[in-house]
Amino acid sequence: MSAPPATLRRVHRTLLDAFGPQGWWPAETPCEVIVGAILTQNTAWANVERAIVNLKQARLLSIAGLRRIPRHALARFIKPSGYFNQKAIKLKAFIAFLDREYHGSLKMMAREGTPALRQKLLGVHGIGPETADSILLDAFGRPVFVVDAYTVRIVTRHGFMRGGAKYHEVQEFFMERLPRRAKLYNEYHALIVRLGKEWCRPKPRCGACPLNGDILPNILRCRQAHPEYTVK
DNA sequence: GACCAGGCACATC
DNA sequence: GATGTGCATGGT
Repeated sequence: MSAPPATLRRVHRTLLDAFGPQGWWPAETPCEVIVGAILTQNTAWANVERAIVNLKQARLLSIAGLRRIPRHALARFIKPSGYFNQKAIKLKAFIAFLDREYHGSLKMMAREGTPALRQKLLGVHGIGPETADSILLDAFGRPVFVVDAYTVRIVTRHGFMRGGAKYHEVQEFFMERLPRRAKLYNEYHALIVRLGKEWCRPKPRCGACPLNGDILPNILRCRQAHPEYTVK
């Protein structure tokens, strides 16, 4: 694979200069991170926020709250985040897992080693690689690089990796070239998502689209060409 | 009205 | 192992 470590550091620096620190994960507790990670699957974050607000107002945004609320009722509260029936099942599956493996305690879960915890999370219905890694990184501070659809687009469209690269290959690509620091991985992933949100949306995309061609000069050129796409 | 969004499980070949 | 499909709301 092309792209030496310095290139990935340069991309990070450019994104940080362009967008500033992103302050992820937008949550107050590990429980809220986990709920958000499940609710945001293939869903715009703005819709997830509505669902989170609903849960908070009903005092359900806690392990105990999610445990006591029946699944059908839970689905109603998270409706704005889409796929609400599926996601209600997923949240319940996580609680059942937590109860089964860690006596319902996130603190006990936090004592588990990263590789073992990752394997266990992947065994939970509704938790795939990205959700598991988001939980590891953002709820438990583990140095695990989170890969999402934007990340794959960036590394393949810039020729860092071949098309069709798998999740773990993209993850290794970053982790082998960057220091194993949770803070860095957190900021890097958030910046990639920010870039994705702010990328030229109409198709065909213009040549300055920062997900096409060379990311570094194109970020600023795209913002100049399309100020209307700047995300608040 | 079409397309997209911070995926995942499941069926089928 | 690769590919296709269902899941569902809300913004553009």
